[in-house]
Amino acid sequence: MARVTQAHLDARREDILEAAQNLFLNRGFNNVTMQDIATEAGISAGAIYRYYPGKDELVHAYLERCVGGGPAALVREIAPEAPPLKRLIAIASAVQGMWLESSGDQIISDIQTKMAGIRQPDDIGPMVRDAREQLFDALIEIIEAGQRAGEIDPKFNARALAMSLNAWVAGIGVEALESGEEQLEEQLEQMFGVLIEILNRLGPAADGAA
Amino acid sequence: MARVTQAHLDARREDILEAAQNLFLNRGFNNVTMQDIATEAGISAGAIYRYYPGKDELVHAYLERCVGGGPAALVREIAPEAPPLKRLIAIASAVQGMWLESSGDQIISDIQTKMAGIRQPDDIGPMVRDAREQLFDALIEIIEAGQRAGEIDPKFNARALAMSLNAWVAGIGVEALESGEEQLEEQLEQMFGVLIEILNRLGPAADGAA
Amino acid sequence: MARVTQAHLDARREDILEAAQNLFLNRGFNNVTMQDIATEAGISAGAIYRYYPGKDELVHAYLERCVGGGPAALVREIAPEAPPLKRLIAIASAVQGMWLESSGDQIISDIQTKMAGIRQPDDIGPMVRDAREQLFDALIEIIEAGQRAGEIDPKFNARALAMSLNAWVAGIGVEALESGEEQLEEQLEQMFGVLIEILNRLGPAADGAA
Amino acid sequence: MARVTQAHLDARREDILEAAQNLFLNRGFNNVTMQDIATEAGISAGAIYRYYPGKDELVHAYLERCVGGGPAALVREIAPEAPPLKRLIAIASAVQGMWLESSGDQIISDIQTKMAGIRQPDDIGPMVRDAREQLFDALIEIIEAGQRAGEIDPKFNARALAMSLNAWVAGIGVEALESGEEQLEEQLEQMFGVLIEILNRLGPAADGAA
DNA sequence: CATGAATGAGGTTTCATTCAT
DNA sequence: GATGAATGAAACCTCATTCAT
Repeated sequence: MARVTQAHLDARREDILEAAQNLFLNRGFNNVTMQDIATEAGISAGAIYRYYPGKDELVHAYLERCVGGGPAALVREIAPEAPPLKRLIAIASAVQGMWLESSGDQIISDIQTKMAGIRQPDDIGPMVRDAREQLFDALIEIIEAGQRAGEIDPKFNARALAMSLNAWVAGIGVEALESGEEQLEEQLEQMFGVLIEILNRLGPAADGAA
Repeated sequence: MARVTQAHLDARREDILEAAQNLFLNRGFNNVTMQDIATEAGISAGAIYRYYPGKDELVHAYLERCVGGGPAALVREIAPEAPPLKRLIAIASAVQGMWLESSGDQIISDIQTKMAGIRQPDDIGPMVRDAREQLFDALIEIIEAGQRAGEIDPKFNARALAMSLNAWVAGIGVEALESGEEQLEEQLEQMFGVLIEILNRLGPAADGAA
Repeated sequence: MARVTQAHLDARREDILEAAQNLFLNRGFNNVTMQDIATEAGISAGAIYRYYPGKDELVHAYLERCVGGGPAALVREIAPEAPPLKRLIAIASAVQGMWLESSGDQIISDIQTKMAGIRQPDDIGPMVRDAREQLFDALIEIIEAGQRAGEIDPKFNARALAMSLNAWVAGIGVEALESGEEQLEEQLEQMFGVLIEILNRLGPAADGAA
Repeated sequence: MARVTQAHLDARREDILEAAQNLFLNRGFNNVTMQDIATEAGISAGAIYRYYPGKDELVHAYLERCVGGGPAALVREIAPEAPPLKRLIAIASAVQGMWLESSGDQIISDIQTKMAGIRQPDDIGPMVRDAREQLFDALIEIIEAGQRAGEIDPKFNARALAMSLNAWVAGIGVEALESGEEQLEEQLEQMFGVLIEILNRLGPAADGAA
């Protein structure tokens, strides 16, 4: 099987990572053996080691992929011309759509990544934190634009609001998963509904008038 | 019950669980050996098996404990006489305080419990879901009281709002942990600040006037 | 099997090392598996790890033992009151006797130790070299006494002579083994015979007269 | 012999063996992989199997080469016209020179060969023993000539003396290596110095006069 | 009852060898 | 003929669990 094109090799590497991904998503890193991954990828266990030096690196590659592509890019892409508040709402809807499409897989990979970044001396931590900062920056930009446009109360600390909204969205994902996959759509609908309703209440005069 | 009192046996059982808890919190279930737990509890590895049939059951007992005691009870206890919105705010503050006190341990156990309840054929799932339902019921009660009192816009679906707020709080916990334990207090402060600010905007007419 | 006396544990540790020794001697480190050792010692493979952290350490312990006890001590013990030349001859005979008694095992362990000390970044190297230095010192002492007593030509560099004699003895061991174990005795006899004959020719004036 | 000349094939076979040799010398048989050899030889791992049926055979070919060419030939070539004792001394010097030139590699290959011949059911044993016999014969011839010429005491068993001297030289090699490569030259110098000095004392009247 | 030494299944990884390209 | 990806049989090692003491 020699003299295979680089494309084929890349595809194989990708196959392995995808096989690992499928298993990691459903069983967690520790409950997946190299043999499991090999079987899922349709190769022998030893073959994996041509593509990844060891299990750690495979896990790392998986986490890297989860972080990579990154939500920051997504945030910037969604409705870039719409008014700030509309953009935030559009982003929330986009996240909801993605989660639904992947049947919750993305939610799990997201939380796995977060857990890997917590209390671990791994080098995954910095990567996660970096992606988070970029995401925050993108959100802060929108929020500040909203504040300048009078759509969002300037009394909000933009960064705190960005973090809190991000936390909220993440929390919604986990919460929705908890009720089981059959109800995923309905639960997301309800919780994102509340979130969007509340986004509409971020304006300045809201409680100031009371 | 032979020569040793039942109380002693119970205490031992408790010691073991506590030892396991300490280790599970910091290293995850899979990176803790029975020997680790035994050493931490100050007994021999074999002795654990007199109190728990196996590791799985020990993990199960740990998760049970995380769920048990339950947030539902907490919700009912906090400021039961205050007006509904004030109660919600008091609950949020109480959670913030607890998390701070345990240096984030409670956040981790919470997310561990949630993960255990997701996509696992374990019998932990129903237990988690049951605790959640109780929590939701407690929250819904407060929210509906708030709606009756005119503090919360009746257009909100009480259950959806309860779920969403719960998700938000959980999300804040994870988010705060992600930035490292040194910044835990500051991050919690900021994100709970936003949450509370927004709780104050749940009243009717807020955007209805627009 | 708990609460076993320390003596029993030590004995077990010793059993394992001895089992390893038997196998190492006949097949070399690399051709002996942990399972082989376990079987030879009459235990399970996993049990070895209670006594030695890993294979490397077991090899190390074996080499340490080969070096330890040390030939230096032997040299000092043999015929300490005899005149120097007689002592050297007695030492040679003692070595011959030991080798014969162990059917050549000691020769093999000796050469294995030497090889382990050569071109290896191991920490066994220094240990071997240290033992060698002690041996040399002991031999030099005897040689110099011989020179003072007029038994050995003072033109010999004592250290060079010690090293050379040591090399000779080692070489004789390997050479004798090469012809097969059946002829070990005869070969040793012949080569040590020559060595002793030559020891008798170390005196001064030997060729100075020519 | 299809499209590639036999000479080319032979050259390739030689390349592989040489690559193996380099690696075997420095790391031992067991710590060299077929891939290592292939890389060192500049070919692919699979290609080796066109030239050697397997690793065992490659090791065997290496050992064969170490034995072959053989010291016996060397002994016959060195100063064939000189008087016997001078020849022995010249041979010793030649060996010393060779060892120095190869930075000790030859010493290692020599001892590797010897070890392979000991306690191994391999077919390398006979080969080694055969080479030894030839070497002994060559040495015995010189020694006996020396005895006839009155240079060497006739009381020596020629064969025993040959074996013993051979053992001595081999021992010197290993001993010199043990002190590290930086001191190789100095150590060889010293030990061979003693050996030559002693060769000069093999004459008849040596201790008979005493 | 507790102990902790032993077991043995199972995990990760290596590497000689094969064979489709 | 060469290539080098794949195989698969071990090898080393870990750890939940058992059971003689």
